[in-house]
Order: sequence, then C-alpha cells, then structure tokens
Amino acid sequence: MAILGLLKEQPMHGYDLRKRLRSNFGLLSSLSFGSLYPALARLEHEGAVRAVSAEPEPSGPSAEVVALTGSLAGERAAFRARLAAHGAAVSPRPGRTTTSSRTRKVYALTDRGEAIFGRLLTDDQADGKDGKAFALRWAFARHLSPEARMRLLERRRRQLEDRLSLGSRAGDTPQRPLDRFERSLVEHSNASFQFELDWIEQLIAAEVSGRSDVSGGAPPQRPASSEPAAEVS
Amino acid sequence: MAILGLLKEQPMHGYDLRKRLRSNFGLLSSLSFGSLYPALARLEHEGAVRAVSAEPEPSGPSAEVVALTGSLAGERAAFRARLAAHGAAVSPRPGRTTTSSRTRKVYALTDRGEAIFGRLLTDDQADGKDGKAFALRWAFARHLSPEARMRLLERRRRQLEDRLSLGSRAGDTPQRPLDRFERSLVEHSNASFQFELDWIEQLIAAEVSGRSDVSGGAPPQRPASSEPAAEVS
DNA sequence: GGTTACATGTAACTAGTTACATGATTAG
DNA sequence: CTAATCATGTAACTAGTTACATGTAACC
Repeated sequence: MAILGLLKEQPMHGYDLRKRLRSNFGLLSSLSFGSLYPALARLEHEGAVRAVSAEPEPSGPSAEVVALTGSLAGERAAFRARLAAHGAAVSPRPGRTTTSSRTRKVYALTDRGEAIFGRLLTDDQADGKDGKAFALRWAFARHLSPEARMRLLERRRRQLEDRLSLGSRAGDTPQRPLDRFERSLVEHSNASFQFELDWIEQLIAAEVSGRSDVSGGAPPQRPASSEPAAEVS
Repeated sequence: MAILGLLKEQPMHGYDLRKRLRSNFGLLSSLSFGSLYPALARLEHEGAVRAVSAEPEPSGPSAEVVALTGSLAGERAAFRARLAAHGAAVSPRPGRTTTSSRTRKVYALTDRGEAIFGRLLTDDQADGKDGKAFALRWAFARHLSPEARMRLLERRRRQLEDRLSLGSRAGDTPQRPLDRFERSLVEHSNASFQFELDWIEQLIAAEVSGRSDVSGGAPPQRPASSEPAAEVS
C-alpha cells in the first residue's frame, strides 16, 4: 500500500522508493531492499505497477521534479537514449525492458494499481489493531473523501476505546499483584492509548468543523495545496 | 525471553503460558500456538527449559498456586500417578516424558535457561529501537540490579532523544510540502515520543531517589513484595 | 451423551531480515 | 583511476501467522 501510494504521486525506481519510505514517516523506516524488490516484482506481476523507461512528463515549470537522485537531467536523458538504442526496441511489453543491462527501473502506477490502492486504503477489515495500519492510511488521507476519512477516524476511535475499557476491567485478580515495574508499564500503556484517543478526537473535531488545522496556532489552510486528485469514497 | 521470564516465576505448560502472555501486558497479545509450541520445543532442545511431570513444590500455605487451570489438585495428582505408572519409568531423560499420550507438558526453567534469560535481559545490543524490546525488559525489571535497571532506562532515553532530534532536523525541504494529514501524523508522532521520554525520565528520577512509586499518589513500597530473587547485574 | 474448554502439535504460507553478488555513475 | 554512492537483485534464514489434525477433561 505504501509503495502504491508513493507511486501514485510520482513514478519512481526502487532505490528512491526505499529512501522515501524510510524518511517520509516513521512507519516502514527499516524497510530493506530484500523485501522491497520482491514486492515490486510481485506488484508488477499483478499488473498494479508497470516499468516505464521514460521520465514522467517534464512539462511543469519546476525543474526540481527531475532532480530526484541528484543527477543532471541531461545525463539521464543521454543514458536513456543509449539504453533505448540498445535493446528496448525488441518489444514494448510492460515488465522488464532489457533483462541484460542492470540499470534503474522506473515504476509507475497502473489503473489497476490505483484501484487496488483505493481498496487497501478504505478496507475496514485490514485495520490490524496496532495503530500502524491507521497511521499509514492517515498519511494517505488526502486520497480519501471526507466521508471515508471520517469512517477511518471513527474505526480507530472505536479500537482505542475498546482497548482502554479492556485495560480498566483487566487487572482483576491478576494471579499475583503486579510489582512497581509492571504497574508503571500498564499505567503508561493506558496513558499512551488515552493520548492517541485524544488526538483522534481532535482530528474528528477538525474534520467536522471544516478543514481547519488541528495543531497549535497555525492559520487555516487553503484547499488543494497538493493535488485534489481522484478521491476514494 | 518472555517465555523464560514467565517460567522463572513458576513452571507452566504451553496453554497457560499463552494465556499469560496474551493478558499480562499488551505486548505479545496475539501470540499463537503455532509459534509458541515450536519455540518451547526449541528452548527444550537448547536446554533452557525442561519438561517436568511433577507440580512445583506444593509447600506454601496458599492453595491458589495449584489451581492454575481451574482443575482440582487431587484429580491432577491422580492423573500424574497414572502417567508415571504408564511410561515415565523408561528413562529420566529431560525432554518429552511420554511421546504417545497427548497430555499437558509442564515446563520449568533450567539453570542454563536462567543464564540465557539474564543475558537477554541485559544485552545492550538487542534493543530494537521500537520500544517493544524496552517494554518487555521493563516488565521483568525486578530481576535486574538497580545498576542494570538504570542502564536500561538510560539506553531507552538515549534512543528517544536521538529519535526526537532526528524528527526536528528532518522536514527540511521534504521534496513536497506535507499536507495537513501528514503534518498531523508527524506532529503526533513526535508528541508520542516526547510523551514516552517524559515517562522514562520520571522512571529515572524515581530510580535515583530510592524506590518510591512513580505514579499518582501511591505510598512508597516495601522492598521485596515479590521474590528478591537472583538479580542480574 | 454431547458440547465446551483445555491441550499439543504440524503444515503451508506470509513477510520480513541480513548477507551476498553484481554492476553503473559520479566525484575528486 | 579509484572510491563512494547509486541501483537491482537472489539466497538463506527468522519469526511469525492461519488452518488443520488430534486428543483429554469438565460440565450439564
């Protein structure tokens, strides 16, 4: 899902993808190539993603978009031209363009991939209870309709409420009284869940009252600072 | 490590172990038999744990210790006698006592297991960065010497400080300005780490000033409410 | 006598890791 | 020219999951 979400924003190759996944949010910060490349291969096999040899349209006035890896656009273009002359003319099939030369493979999201991403983003089932799944979805919340976003927040709120009520009724006759270390752990754990619940409730309040910023004293934001894009209901 | 820690407290069979692991602390709350039993088998093979057929000494005045699974002690004793008459006389080797009859196997921690547990509990290397490893160690902190406990807390504090300073210097030129959802995520993430850091610093303060309770208004605790036990330096 | 909970295990699968192997590009 | 970084991939291993197979004990 994270791969699809990043590729939806912009075509990218694996190495870059990993850099973004490791830095962007704390989640997935330790993703290794050993799992990334097989995942990309699988996604390509499923048709969610396809390898493209050309850069994404260099149409905009912003030059930064081509400077992804720090190399100059001209050099990359030259390299691409050389590559195309060598073996890409054999077949325009999606998949690996030239099997022989070990060089960068830029992947783009397909329509099918967009559909899968939308499904993963809204799927009530795969929530996963540990908060990681929620955090990942929230990072891509701009792709959700306000209604779907609300459902996501309310599911998480429910999870946290359940967990908190569970925590308070547990501790009854726990076989042996907890020592001070265990007690501090339980208390901090409960406090952490309460902390996240408060956050979720802030987010819900912010969603209800227009799209004002939830944090600190930052001024309300104009809509569509990023792409308004295709929303998922 | 969690298995060894629970068995150090009291011999137990797998089913019980799982119940305790799932309830005791939020950690390991979803452990399945499919991983627990192979883990026990491996630990037995390594000599960290051995299968015992007898109950742990029923010496104490507390009757609750034998009522672990709700069955009556007399019935269990009868069953054990039957089992011993059947096949346990063949060999007193540690390991599976009778391979044929599918019945409960009570495991106890060996000396070797205690040593391994102590090593796992203090090992600076296997800290793991995500806080789960720290929480698990803290749950067993009563088995640590005050000094080792302090080292554990300080390692965790260092980790959290590193993460927080990382978070503040990141966000520089992040390729594209974050939208409000990503921003709220980053801010909450930082706030959560700060929340845990505050907790750790409270714990450190409490450790320094004798062993008074860190939370709320609870009165200071007498030492050795559980076993003072063999501490690990 | 049947249902429910207790109890142990195996098989197939999932999803990651580290270590290795290979090669291209860039900077000094 | 050479070292560092970029870039892609495979192999062996680790550690879990779910689903299955089997059987015992307690309860009504």
